[in-house]
Amino acid sequence: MRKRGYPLSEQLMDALEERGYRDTAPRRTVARAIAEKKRHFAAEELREQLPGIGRATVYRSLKILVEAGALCRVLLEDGNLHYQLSHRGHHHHLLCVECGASEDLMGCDIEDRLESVAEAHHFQVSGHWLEVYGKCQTCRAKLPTPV
Amino acid sequence: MRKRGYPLSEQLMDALEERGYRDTAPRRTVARAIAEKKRHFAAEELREQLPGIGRATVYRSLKILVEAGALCRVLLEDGNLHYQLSHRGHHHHLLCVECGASEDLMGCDIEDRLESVAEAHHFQVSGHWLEVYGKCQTCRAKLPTPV
DNA sequence: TTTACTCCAGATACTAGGTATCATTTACGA
DNA sequence: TCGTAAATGATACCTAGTATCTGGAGTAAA
Repeated sequence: MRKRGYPLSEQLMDALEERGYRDTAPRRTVARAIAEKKRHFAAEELREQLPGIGRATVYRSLKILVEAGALCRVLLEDGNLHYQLSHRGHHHHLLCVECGASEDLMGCDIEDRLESVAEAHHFQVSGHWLEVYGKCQTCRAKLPTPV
Repeated sequence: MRKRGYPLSEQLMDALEERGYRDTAPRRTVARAIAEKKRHFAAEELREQLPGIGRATVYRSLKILVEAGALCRVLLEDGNLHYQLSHRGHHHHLLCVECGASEDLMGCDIEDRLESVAEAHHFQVSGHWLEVYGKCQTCRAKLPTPV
């Protein structure tokens, strides 16, 4: 969980150090850039922002941050994969197709429903991927649905 | 819906013609190759199988077949995107992580649950993406879960 | 504090999955 | 059968990675 009054980029570095990764200057730079992101972003977008950092390093950092649970991957409606700061643990996203905002969907009970539906197919569920697309409260107000 | 006793590749071509696409030799070749697929496949896999067809044509054909609803895209657990013959209409997949088999999950009531969960977040749902991973009946029998 | 070792960085090349452009060819309706 | 719009294949380019390698930096032990 994120702590207040403690730089987000430091928390990202902590997550890496917990997993035995070293504290290096390029990783701090990447962590700082990610910490400033207000919403999900593409890998290439991040890389363009950090011309001083090697391409491989940016991608490697993204990968280990995802593994450490500090970032999560988000599948956009158009099939593109983005990254986003993550709460630890399993969750899903509500993605606004208008403004790109995303909300986390924690502790939903979709899992239980999946289990029972899958069981009817004699399937033993081990995981799932769910993204939900729609309009957030703000965009609903701004762009009323046409009749 | 697929018809019995009528070549699957013809049904793919029909789906395209319904949408105003022309009946061309390269498309028939692609359709025939797809029709023979027993399960989901990668784009590049299909292309390798069709050395006589231009790369762009293969990808273009995949794209319009997805748009026509004759193919659907499947997100594997490792993040790779595959293609698979599709029933028309909205559905999800149960993907076996052992053997790669997939079953369609039609008419599930996940939608309703999503609606209500999203409504609690003042979110208006317009779509979603769901893939379920696990073990199919056959693989459960072959590889009993270790204690 | 020097050494040794391992991890990490950046460069580069390669793979996968696409899209954009464009000249040429083909399908098909009038 | 002819004109046109659409499709093709070649090519170049883009995004998103991964693999490999050399040199450099972090770290722990001597």
